[in-house]
Order: sequence, then C-alpha cells, then structure tokens
Amino acid sequence: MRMSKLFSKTLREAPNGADTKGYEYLLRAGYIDQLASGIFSLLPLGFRSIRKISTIVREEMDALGAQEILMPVVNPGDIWKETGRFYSIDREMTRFKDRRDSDMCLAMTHEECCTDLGRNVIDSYKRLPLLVYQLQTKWRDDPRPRAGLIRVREFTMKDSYSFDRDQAGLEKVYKAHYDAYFRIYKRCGLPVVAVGSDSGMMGGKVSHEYMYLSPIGEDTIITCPSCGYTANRQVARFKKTYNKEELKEKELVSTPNAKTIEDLCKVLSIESERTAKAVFMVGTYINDKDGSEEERLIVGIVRGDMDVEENKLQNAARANSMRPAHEEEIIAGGMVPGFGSPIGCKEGTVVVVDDAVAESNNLVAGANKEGYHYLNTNYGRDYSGTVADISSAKDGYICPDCGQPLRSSKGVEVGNIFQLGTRYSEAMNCYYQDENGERKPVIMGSYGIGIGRLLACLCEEYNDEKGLKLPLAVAPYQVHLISLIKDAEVGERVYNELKNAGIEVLYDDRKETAGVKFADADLIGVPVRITIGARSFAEGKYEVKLRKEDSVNLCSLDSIVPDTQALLAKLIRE
RNA sequence: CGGGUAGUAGCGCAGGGGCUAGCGCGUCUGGUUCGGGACCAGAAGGUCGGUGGUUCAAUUCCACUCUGCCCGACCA
Repeated sequence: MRMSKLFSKTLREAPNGADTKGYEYLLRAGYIDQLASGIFSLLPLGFRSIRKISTIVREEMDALGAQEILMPVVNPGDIWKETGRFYSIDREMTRFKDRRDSDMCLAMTHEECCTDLGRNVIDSYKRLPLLVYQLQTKWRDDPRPRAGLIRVREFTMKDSYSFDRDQAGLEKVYKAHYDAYFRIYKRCGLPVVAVGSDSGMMGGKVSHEYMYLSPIGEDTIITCPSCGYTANRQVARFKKTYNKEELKEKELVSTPNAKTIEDLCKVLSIESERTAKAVFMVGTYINDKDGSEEERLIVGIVRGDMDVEENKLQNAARANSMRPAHEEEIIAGGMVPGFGSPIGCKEGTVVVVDDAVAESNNLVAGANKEGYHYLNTNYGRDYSGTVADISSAKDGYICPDCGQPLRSSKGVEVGNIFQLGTRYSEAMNCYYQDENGERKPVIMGSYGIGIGRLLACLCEEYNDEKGLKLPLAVAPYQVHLISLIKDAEVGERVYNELKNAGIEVLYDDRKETAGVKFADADLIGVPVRITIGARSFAEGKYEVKLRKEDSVNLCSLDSIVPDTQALLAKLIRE
C-alpha cells in the first residue's frame, strides 16, 4: 500500500479525550475514527489489524471443529421473551417496533438466536455434539462508554455456542475453549490470566474470564502469588476467621453520633471485627414470564472490618438488579440509617448475612434507634436471614486455598467462557432424544472474545513515547518501506519486489521530508522498517530497523527479498 | 441516571455585546531545502453545536436543548 493513497492521516496532536496511550495512538496513527460515543469506524490500518486477529481466532475455532455461521443483529423480541431476557435486561438492550408493531431488538449476544437454530437442527443424540461460532456485531447501549475501543457500544465479538448431550461433553468443549483462548491471546501477543468469574446475566454456573492485567482495567482481580488462585473480585473467596465464644445477653448501649463503624469503635473502644455493619440496597425482582417488576429492600450484613461485595450480595439476594436504598426506604423497612441492623426489620425485607457474621458471636450491631447500638448480637438468636459470602476480598486477605496473602490488580476482560447448562435449552425447548427415546434438554455453553477490545489492549501493551509497536502477528503491515533518495524509481522497484514476493508492505511514497516519514513510521509502528537512503544506496545497501529495537542494520539490496523473508520468518517464530 | 467539564477552521486551542473572529499545526500554490515532524512568500478554509429569548445590535448575556469527555452509578 502506498501511503499517498492511504485512507487516513496521522495526527500530530492527541485529539481531546484520548486518555490512554493505546487509544491516543490508535487515533493519531489513523487506525480508527470515532463517529459517536462508543461507536467507531475502522480505517484501513485498523481494519487490517482486526482482520489479522480475526484470522487467528478463526483458525483456532476451526481447529476445535467449530463451524462458522452468521446470525442476525436484529432479533424478534419473541425469542428473548422465551428466555425472559426481553424483560430482565435493562435499557442496555435496544428495543424497537417494526412496521407491523412487533417487538424487535438489537442482539447484544446470541444465545437466544443460536438456541433457536439448535432446536431447529437438533433432534437426536446422533447429531450431538455441535459447535458453531460467528464474528458478528453486537450492540450494547452501555450507559458509559470509555477508553476508546476498550468499552464501546457497537463492537465485533467472536461468540461460539456448544451443544452437548451431557455435562461431560460440555466440560470437554469448555476445556477446549479454555485452552484455545490461551493460544489465541498468545498468538496475538497479549498476556492474559484466566479468572473465575460471575456469570452475570448469562446464567449458568461455571465461567471464566480472560483478563489483561493493566492499570486501565475496570475489573479488580484477586490473585494468590503463592498458589495461583485467581478470581474476579465480584466472586473472589478468601479465608475468614470467626470470633466464636459463649453467647452473651444482648444489651442496649448509648452511642450518640456513632453513625460509622469507625466512630462506633472509638465510642466503645472495640475493634471493628467485633461489629456487624448493615448495607441497605433496593433490589428489583423481575418476573421472567410477564415482565412485571417488584422492588424489595435488601439488607446485607458484614463484619465491620470488611466491605460488602455488591455483586455477591445481589446474587445471594437473587435480585435482577440492585441500587443503594434511599433513607426513606430504610426507615420504611423499620430500620434506622447509621444505627441499622436487621433486628426488628419489617417482614419482606431480604436479609443476607455474611458467614463471618453468622459464625461470630456477640457482635455490636445497630439497635434501629437513633443513638443506640446493641452489644452481643447473634445471628439466629436475634435475627435471621440467608447466610452467604457477601464480603469483598482485598489486598492482604488470606487465600482460601493455600493460606497465603492475596493480591489485587486491575484488569480488562478480553474474553469469557460460560457453561450455560440447560438455562436456554429448557426455556426455548431445545431438546434431543437419547438412545432410550427419552427427551432431554441440550446442554449448552457460550464463549466470547471481543475483537476490538483485544486490539485496544494490544495497543496498550505495545507502545512507547513515539507510537504503536504491535507484534508482527497483528500489525497492519509487515514492512514499512521508506525511500529517501531523489530517484523515485528505486523505491518503486523495491516496493514491487517486496510486494510481489508476498510481503505486506506499506510504502511511504509521499513527498515528505525524512523526519515526517520516520515519525509517521514510528507512530504506525509496522514491525520492520526498511530505509533506502542516498549513502547506503550508493553502496548498494539498505537499512533495516525493527520497531521494537534501536539498532539499524545495513544489508545488501541484491538479496533484499530473501533477507526480508528470513527476517519475517524469524519474527514469526519469536 | 447523578456530579463535573467542554462545544469557535481538518486537529489542538485563544478571544469576546457593535469593528475584517484570531493563534499553532495541517491543507493549497510558487520557490529554496532534502536522514528525525524544514524554510520563505502567498492563499483557501468558520452561518462561533442547535432553538428560543433579552437588546437598536448576540458568536459573546439568559433559558432550554443536543453532543463529546471525565468521575460515580451501571456493565459481557
């Protein structure tokens, strides 16, 4: 490709809002262009990188025996009503009516559509297992897109869906994806870790997320450096210690103005782990069948030295969504903000008690009376509720598996795999007949990789103060050719030689000064730069420089094609 | 959806109730340069996000609205 014809231009300054290096360079180098919030065009350079990533993904999916299909972006609302998600998903899903006034929606994922395909195709156990995948546009009306391609509203996702007759089959294809995903990221050059995760709106039980660890990440990952335990903080377990002792008599004490655990500990001269703190939320419970909604007050109780992990609480409370409660709502539930506890709360309140609280005795808790707390409250005797792990894992907490301290870090989710089970097949009547003629629901799994997000993460990982330096496997071109000599013929000749040898060349044929060409080459970051200058050309030589290295090598022009091929082959092997 | 911030040339920004609305970069023309974002000379390019109001006069003041970005809520 000739730079003079390239449908993009480089920018000398970072456009407003480019707050991470990777995003800034994607814009400045002309890989992408923003159309609206969370909506981007891929320009030729960006699209070439995306295609390279897509090819790697396709190769690895094909190797699993997956068959590529393409499902529609526009879905009828009906199939989403069958699974209930037409109602349970909030405004993140865009819905509209077609001309006949039927409910339609833009697919934010394709479980429904794919399960519909499955029920049309699968009748007998003889057809199973099956595995399909697609690279298709998703639309998710995220309330807050950010960081360039990291979090967008419209994006391309590789999503695959497995159909199996039993759990063993699902586990096999799940494991195959687990391994294939690592191969995909490795081939792209992105370091990732797989972590246990929450299944969220997808349903199902077992799931993993692939995380690119980076300070720009929005997820918090808990890891154990000693034994390798890793989990999203939303579900991360940790070892708790309990204060077991003889039950003592509950006692009302005056604690004026002690609205926080910190104040309370000061007033009573106790440690925070001797207290129980209440967090008030309002959960929305949606009836999957008709979409009707009900709000209920949720009280989460954790020990004073810990924080509530809202995701765990929402799961334990079985709410579809959750928000902090307003003061009036807490009072209406029979409790007093600042001095609250489930003791004496109104019926209908969902109480979830962290196991560290349930297993400890004689904790200080709110008396639901302004200015008062109770000493020696005990779960089971003084209040009841569901017991679950709802506290948030933190740096330094104890690993549940090996007992060593845990660490936390930030990560970007670049892929996920879910064992869906029969959540969708049962809801949508996707059944098969086994050898005995018995009808059984197909066991499903779904597996996603955000293609654009993957590119964005690669750009965060591979850049320096001059621009991008993507690995050869995903860079838009292999060689960036710069000719600095007057005689245009030489550059043209070399360009054609390399191109005809099947090498992907970006040729800077513009009438620009050397400085401009070098600066743009650094910005775009093609892995191999070949320069033909007057001095070296006079000796029949050219210069080769790798984007990731500083050194420059002089080589003979006579063997430029085989030498370049050898260099590229060497880079591919690395 | 709450809080903040911004919208003026392709990009980054300045300005300001009335005058020809500027600057840097980029673009175009001519010339000189020609290995790390060259120099000189000339030029093009704007209904100052939109609507309504105040005013003799609005890009500037006011109201509303749309859009982008940041923090939070939210999120695969």
